[in-house]
Amino acid sequence: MSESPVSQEPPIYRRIADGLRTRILAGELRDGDRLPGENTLMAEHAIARATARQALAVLINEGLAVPKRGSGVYVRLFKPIRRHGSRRLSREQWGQGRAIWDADTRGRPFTVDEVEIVRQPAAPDVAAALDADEVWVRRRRYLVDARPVQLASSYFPAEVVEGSAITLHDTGPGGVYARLGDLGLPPAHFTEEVRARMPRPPETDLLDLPGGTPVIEVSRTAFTASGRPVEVNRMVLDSAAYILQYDFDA
Amino acid sequence: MSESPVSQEPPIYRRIADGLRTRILAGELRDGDRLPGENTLMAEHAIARATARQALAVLINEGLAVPKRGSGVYVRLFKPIRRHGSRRLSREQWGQGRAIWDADTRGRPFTVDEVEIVRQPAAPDVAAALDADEVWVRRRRYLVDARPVQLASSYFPAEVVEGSAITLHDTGPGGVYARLGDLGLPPAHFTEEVRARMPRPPETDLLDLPGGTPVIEVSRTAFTASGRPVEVNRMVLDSAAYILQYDFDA
DNA sequence: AAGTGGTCTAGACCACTAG
DNA sequence: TAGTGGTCTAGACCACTTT
Repeated sequence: MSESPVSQEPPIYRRIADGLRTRILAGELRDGDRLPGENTLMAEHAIARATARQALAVLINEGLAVPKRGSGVYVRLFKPIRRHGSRRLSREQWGQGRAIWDADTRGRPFTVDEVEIVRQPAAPDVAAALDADEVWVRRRRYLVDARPVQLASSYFPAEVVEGSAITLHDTGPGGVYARLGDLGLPPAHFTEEVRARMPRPPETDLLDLPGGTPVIEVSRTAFTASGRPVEVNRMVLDSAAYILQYDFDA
Repeated sequence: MSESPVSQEPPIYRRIADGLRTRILAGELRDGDRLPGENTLMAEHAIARATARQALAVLINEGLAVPKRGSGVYVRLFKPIRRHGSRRLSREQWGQGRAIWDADTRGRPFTVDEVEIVRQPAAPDVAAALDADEVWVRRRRYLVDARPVQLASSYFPAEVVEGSAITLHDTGPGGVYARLGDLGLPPAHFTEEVRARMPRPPETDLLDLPGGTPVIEVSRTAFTASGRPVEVNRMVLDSAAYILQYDFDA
């Protein structure tokens, strides 16, 4: 080619990506619509395959498009669940035998799998947070509409919960928080730490995340009224599936 | 080459990325350390340039590495600010003439730039949230240690704040919330919506984000004691710079 | 001047999906 | 079977950083 590069404008792949992004954000291309593929872009812009791929990669990494092998690249959907940070953990929820999760999905079908319950030595940070060397861990994965949306690991001081239903698959009405209440240690205060980052391989697989999808990491510690930590819950959420809501007063 | 592909194992670029990731997460390669570059990987693994690039791109998109042109690819740093969702907005903060931001940075130097204050028609979602057609908007960018970490746009019902210091660059002691108090509309309740996504071009530039860095979107609405919405604040945070903390009771 | 990452070309073979 | 995206090779020129 040897076209004068002018070099002050963005590279070809960026200009192509910009054009497609504009059409997506303007609503001209909608959820689930098919984008022009590699071959189309090569022909339309007279570019090499790698350059066309690079343009599509921009949109994929922005989470605006999803590639489907053998089929095409498609505009991506975003239909989040609203997760209420405070309301969902009110005493009324678990005090009346309802699972916390019900507060989020409001009727939408959800399932839990990959349940694993083990007793093990606590990792340093968990040990520090719970002031315990041994912990019971409850690991699970949540799916809504058959789609995985969250990984969660709950840690409990082993000596405290040993022998309770917290170490069983079926924790009974109200779940683990109701059981902590039975033990005389009802959670009264929570603190949640929230951060976002890109997923790493095990998470990408377990949550079935396409490129360009960050995860939200929520680490929650539950305290009794006297300030004793009784649970640490580490969650990894598909960011495309969630909006977190927090309410508080001045 | 024509090596038997075996095809059941991951592609070359993935294996290389996996190896480097393991070394990073194990602490063998530390914050700021230089990774083997394209040329090194080409030589070590006898691969083409594009394949080496692809391997490094994996780590960059995971936010574990940052490329510096002309120099190399480096392991990435993560030194977040802890942002207290509730404490920072307590009445004591702005009631005593302190800027809210002080609650976050705790002495670390911060600056504000790109300040823009305009009156304009409200976008549909803001109009709905504030029940107002015209709004005053305060846009700004926050920098900590000379690094941009947050973009923020605050919206106020125009008729309410017209003529107050909220429409000026210097809002006076206690900031805009104290001024709302002066107007007889002190914020009493807040609701924050949090989500994460990959940044789009204007944000990438303004926050100077390297690849693989999601943003956290926080949309906060402030209400008076009587439930009247008086402010909508939309923030975009560099996810590598922040941990959000929320405290609440059962 | 040498080395680095950024962009791009022109091919190739593969696995997968769809009509 | 034809078309799609996924992986890979073997080159090239550029702008930038470092020495």
